[in-house]
Amino acid sequence: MSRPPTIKDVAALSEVSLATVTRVIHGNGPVAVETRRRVEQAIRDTGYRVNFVARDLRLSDTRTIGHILHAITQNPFFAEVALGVEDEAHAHGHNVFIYNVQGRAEREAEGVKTFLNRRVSSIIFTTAAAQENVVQAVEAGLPVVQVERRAAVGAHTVLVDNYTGARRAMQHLLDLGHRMIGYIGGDPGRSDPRVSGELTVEEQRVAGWRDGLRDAGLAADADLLRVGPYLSFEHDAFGGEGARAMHDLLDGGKLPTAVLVGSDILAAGALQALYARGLHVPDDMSLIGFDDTLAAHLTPALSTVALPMREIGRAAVRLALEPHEDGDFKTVTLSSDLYLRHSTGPLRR
Amino acid sequence: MSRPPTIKDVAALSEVSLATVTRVIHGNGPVAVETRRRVEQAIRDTGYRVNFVARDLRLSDTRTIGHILHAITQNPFFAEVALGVEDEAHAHGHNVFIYNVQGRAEREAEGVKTFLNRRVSSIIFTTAAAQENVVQAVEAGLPVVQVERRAAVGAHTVLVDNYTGARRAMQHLLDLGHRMIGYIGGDPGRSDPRVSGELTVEEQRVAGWRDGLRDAGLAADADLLRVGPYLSFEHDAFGGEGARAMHDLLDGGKLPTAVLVGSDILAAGALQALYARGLHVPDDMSLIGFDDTLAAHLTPALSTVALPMREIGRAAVRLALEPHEDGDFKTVTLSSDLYLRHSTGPLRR
DNA sequence: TTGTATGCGTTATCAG
DNA sequence: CTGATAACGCATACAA
Repeated sequence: MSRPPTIKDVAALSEVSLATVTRVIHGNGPVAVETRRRVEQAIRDTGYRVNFVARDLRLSDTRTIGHILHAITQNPFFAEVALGVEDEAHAHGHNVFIYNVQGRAEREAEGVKTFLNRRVSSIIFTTAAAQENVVQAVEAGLPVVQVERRAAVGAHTVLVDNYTGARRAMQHLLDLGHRMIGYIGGDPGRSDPRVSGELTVEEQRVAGWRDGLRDAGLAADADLLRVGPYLSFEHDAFGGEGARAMHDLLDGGKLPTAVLVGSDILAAGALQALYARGLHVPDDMSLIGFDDTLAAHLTPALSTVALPMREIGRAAVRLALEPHEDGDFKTVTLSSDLYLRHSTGPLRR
Repeated sequence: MSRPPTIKDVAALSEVSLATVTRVIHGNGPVAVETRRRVEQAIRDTGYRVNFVARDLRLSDTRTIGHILHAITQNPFFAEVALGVEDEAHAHGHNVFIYNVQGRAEREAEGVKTFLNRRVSSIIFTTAAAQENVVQAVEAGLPVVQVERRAAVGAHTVLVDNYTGARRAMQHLLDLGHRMIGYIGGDPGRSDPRVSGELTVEEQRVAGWRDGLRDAGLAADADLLRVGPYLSFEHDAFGGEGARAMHDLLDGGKLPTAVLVGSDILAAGALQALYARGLHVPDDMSLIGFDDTLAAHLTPALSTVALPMREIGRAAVRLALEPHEDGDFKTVTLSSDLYLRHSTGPLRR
């Protein structure tokens, strides 16, 4: 309970000056072997531990990363990215503060503010909720990394190529003989915080579906498409939404034999709808998800377009820590991967 | 970028002393209304932001919580608890450092060390990996909270009453007419870091199964039980383990009509095994899981004994922050809840 | 009502 | 090889 020992206590016990103590702690300056021994002994005896608060102040460097998470709870995606961030951060001797905003821009603003007050070395937004918060961070002059959405200039960006993944998934379905392929997912039309003309995650996924169909000479019929703002992983997209969309699709004008679903969470709901109707996957319907969060746990195990979640986090940290010229902002684009499991099968006639 | 402005810059710009500036910042001491206006203007003009590193040093209080997580990624349980911790922490003006140990005791030890160096105000172990690490933290003299396992004395503890939840689940199954009820789950026999005679999470769950059966005059037959170290949520308990256990159970001497499964993750695997065999849930087999992590997403939606995950995190923070006498360590025990969904049904004859 | 001085625990610079 | 000493940015006790 009493205050932790300081360098001063160590100095007193080993009868040397403060300067000498820090010399042995950092192993830099020259110290007589006998003196070093005495000091090391004193460090052990006192149970001394460097006070990072003092050190950080002195060095004006906290070796700390502030990680803003959109919603760690709704979608395992965030937890995985957070893990990657942490892992890479620790490898570089940094610690990470986490700030969960649950999709709310005001909380995100608070997070940025306290991170700035805490003098974190850099800030990572794993999917920024509001553009102005990223700008706020950028203006503070520290390295900022934005994941999955380029919300502001003046920051590094980690992107994932969802389009190619979607195309691969479509090709797989087409190869299996499917011609009526539906799509369920987030609304690509809603306004996202973005600064460039790049496609959002949702847009890329739908585009992959559409182009896959068109290149095969098939019509990307609106009857096969079910998108909506509440089908996005950022909202409370519980399975319920996916189930609803699947029911709607099955009751629609064109009956698909396969469906590409914009997230594993929605696919989970879709699977429930199918089960409730007594439809078998993949015999009666093939399904491919996105993300690879829940996929392996679902019944049947879901084929999905996997995102390199850990690597996203790692890349973000590398960008944050990497020395770079002023005004030299990088974009890292990682690829997605089609994982085949048990939810797809050949078209039955 | 240039260094952030300090209190000194504000003082210079508004032509007052440092003391006056802090007075308006803290709104405590007496300040002339006109002076206050000038200082506030200067704060805005400079974009001044309190430097928490300096403040923390001065006050020797970081208002920071170190949260050690067993494995945030394997089981959504940890992410949910982390969310509760964060939420409550922010409500009390604290920020939280996260340290993920992925089940490894050495990493946990590192985490404790760096938290101590960073002078966190308190440490929370959401399921400690090794007893000595908790002891280490306790000896540093700061408030320590351990979740789900009492690994050491001298620390607060947040427990969940899994036993009653398991009993309730059993009662539900019995009420539906089931008599042959199996159990799949983590090994209650392995040595956990614990200091008291309390039952571990796994022990409570199995005990609930056993006692439920016995009180109904039924035999808790070993043929109906499948437990093993790799069936615990702490290991890489992928669905595969749950599937294996279910297959094994179905191929065993006694065929259950219902199974209580020690975690949603294992239940997910069990569901896959059933599906693969063409068995319908709940018509051919009733299933109840534990945790309420994946449950709502599974097919069919899984009935489960839900843990109050967020509340666990909140309670942990409250214990950590609550002023308490020296040597006065509290234990908060939260209850679990049976959530009924679509995986249980009446016994078919 | 305002200003000055001191210390929180380190690290780094400069002498000795 | 070792020891004073200043400074990091802030908060506070004490003066004015």
